[in-house]
Amino acid sequence: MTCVMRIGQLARRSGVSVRALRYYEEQRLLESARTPGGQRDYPDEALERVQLIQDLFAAGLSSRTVVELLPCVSTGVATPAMVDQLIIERDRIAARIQDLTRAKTKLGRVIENVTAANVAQD
Amino acid sequence: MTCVMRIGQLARRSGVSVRALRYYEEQRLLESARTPGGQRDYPDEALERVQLIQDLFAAGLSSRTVVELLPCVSTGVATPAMVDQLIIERDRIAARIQDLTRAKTKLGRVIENVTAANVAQD
DNA sequence: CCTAAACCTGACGTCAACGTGAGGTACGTG
DNA sequence: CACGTACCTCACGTTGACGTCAGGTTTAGG
Repeated sequence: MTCVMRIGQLARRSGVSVRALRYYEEQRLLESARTPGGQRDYPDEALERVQLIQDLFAAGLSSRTVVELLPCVSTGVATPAMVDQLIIERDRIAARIQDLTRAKTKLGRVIENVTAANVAQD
Repeated sequence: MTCVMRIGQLARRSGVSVRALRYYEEQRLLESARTPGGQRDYPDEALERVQLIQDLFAAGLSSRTVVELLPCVSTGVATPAMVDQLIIERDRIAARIQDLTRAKTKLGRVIENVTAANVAQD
């Protein structure tokens, strides 16, 4: 058979594990054709999709949310409910950024404090 | 006994669960005095400390890391290793902010796309 | 003294995103 | 056709920050 891309290749190219790719399929985030022997065969576009999934995971979305939003993210077509969900998630991310920024500032001040103290000791 | 603050009060004031406070103690993040009857009694400063712990958790630090860094965060005194750790964590947070910002931008574009499509449909 | 509410210590359950074998099959190169 | 590597499907294990139930004790108030 002429395989476009098998799971090992996709894993190496995308930087995620083989297990993760099978998990994505289990969660209906990613489809695959199969060779007559039953091995997964991915089109080239799969790479892009995996990277998108990774981005959304990195943003803190759950696989359940991702599976709901992936269609409209790829196709650009969305129901009002999907749009609402998109906005909710974007706002959640924004709030999270606020939290992290605050924490970073706090840590920064602590760092200034202790380094100042150390310098004073010298 | 004259109790300063029992666990339920601290929980309500800080917004974390009673279970969480006991967990913090188990992880050595938070100490408590005990009444003769064995019930936890917290000083007023505990509230501040719990909020600090929450901030650090929210920033993605593990309890192990927090327990290592809490002393210098409260006292302002740190070994060089602790300073390194602080910097590592701050940079990790900064990187995470970058990720989230990227993801937020992506979602924002998707939202623009789909709303534009819906408007076009009208 | 009696009671209801708050508290105590175990100790097992949860959830997500995989990790990690076990045991067997497919692929492609010599 | 042999063989080494990549792949397959279960299915149980992992980690962190708690949730939750069980069974018993302490406390504050009337």
